[in-house]
Amino acid sequence: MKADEATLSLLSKIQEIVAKAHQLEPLGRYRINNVCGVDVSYNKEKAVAAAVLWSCSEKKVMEVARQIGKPLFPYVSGYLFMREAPFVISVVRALKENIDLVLVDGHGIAHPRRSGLAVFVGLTLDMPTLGIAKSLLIGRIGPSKDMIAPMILDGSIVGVAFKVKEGGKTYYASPGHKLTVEDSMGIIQSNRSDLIKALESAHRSARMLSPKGR
DNA sequence: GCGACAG
DNA sequence: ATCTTGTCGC
Repeated sequence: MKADEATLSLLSKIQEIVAKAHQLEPLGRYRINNVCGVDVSYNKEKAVAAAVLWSCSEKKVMEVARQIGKPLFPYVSGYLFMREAPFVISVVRALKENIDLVLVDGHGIAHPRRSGLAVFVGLTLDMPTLGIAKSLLIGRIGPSKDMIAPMILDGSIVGVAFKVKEGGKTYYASPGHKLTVEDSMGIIQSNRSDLIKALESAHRSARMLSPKGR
């Protein structure tokens, strides 16, 4: 499965439109409790999506939803949304509990056209979304303090690079929709471990249906 | 032209 | 993402 240049050119235009349509309005909420982590795993012919509702106050998984589907588009850097958005959007809608924030495995506005997977998902679901990736796609990292550093793109701060533990893995978070960079910063400062727990839980749930499992 | 390149 | 054992480093 491969994507031709004409298709990618069209998708780029869609992303440019999406980038102008999404809203990075303030979350307007000081405390978030129900965060939804979403992840997608793959094997030969199918994709397994999992959404986990994690309660920051109770420190535990409240609900899990899983769906299996067939990938209809290949992975192309910069166009991840075309491959995963359908699964992510569908599995989040399957949850019944109330969701304060959706955590997407990938970037938000820290993207070449400021239109990463989290932006597309947030706009479609009309819910606050924060993209959290495990590697940098574009931009640079500014000076860090307290395991938090600004992600800089074209001279402006588009997100936050952070670690949960000293010497641990670096995560890159950027807003997708209905949340500002400042909101992201605040949420990470107070709930970073919960965010990662929600995503790791979703990751494990998605892999549970893979051939090797876990 | 060369290197980079979310999952 | 996924295929995979031992191994380098803190």
